[in-house]
Amino acid sequence: MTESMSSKTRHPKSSPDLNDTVHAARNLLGWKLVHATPAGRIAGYIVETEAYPDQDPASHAFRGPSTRNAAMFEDKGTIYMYRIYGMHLCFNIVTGKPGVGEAVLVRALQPAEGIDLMKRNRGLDAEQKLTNGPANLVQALGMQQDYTGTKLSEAHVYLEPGFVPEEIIQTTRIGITKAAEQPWRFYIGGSSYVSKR
DNA sequence: CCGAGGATCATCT
DNA sequence: GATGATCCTCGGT
Repeated sequence: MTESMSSKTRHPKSSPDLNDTVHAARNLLGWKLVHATPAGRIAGYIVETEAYPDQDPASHAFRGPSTRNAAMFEDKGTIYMYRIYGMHLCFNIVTGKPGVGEAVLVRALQPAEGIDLMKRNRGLDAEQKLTNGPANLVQALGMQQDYTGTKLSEAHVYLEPGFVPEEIIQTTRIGITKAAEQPWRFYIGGSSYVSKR
């Protein structure tokens, strides 16, 4: 509670700039990701992201369009979700120009609304662990893989203005082997909801 | 606190 | 046939 309240500045715009992928990853911090479900709104402030820009060897789009990554080549604001390790889903927001193939991976949220629903979806009670990783947040919000290819809002998933972070940390990305030296991970300094330090 | 190992399967080579 | 934008548990320190 105190973590978001300590940053009182509201986002000036009604939607974030998604034109430049690396900048978008930074810009998305503090925005509220909302899933409007029949049971109610489930939402969290974005506290950690990673950019997967054009020509990035670590990007799913690096070797061109395929069945799996087709959504990455759609308009910015398109949802791209994929299954990893045969069991987890991750959520991306497509960025940049159509046909290029870029996206931002949302890695962690600070729970904001529908926390009881998150706990039910996760089968957990510890608020710290509800949304502290890319697959955990998908499960907490109850997002489905077939949201892939739809635009934000069409899948009842959308962004709302949140707060402007006081401190943004930029580091290398997590869990990848290719282009591991690129500093394309961003997270909010001091947040206790980040996946890893 | 930390590292190792396993779960589990669609996608790509 | 191998891999992977992960997560959880377990054992050691």
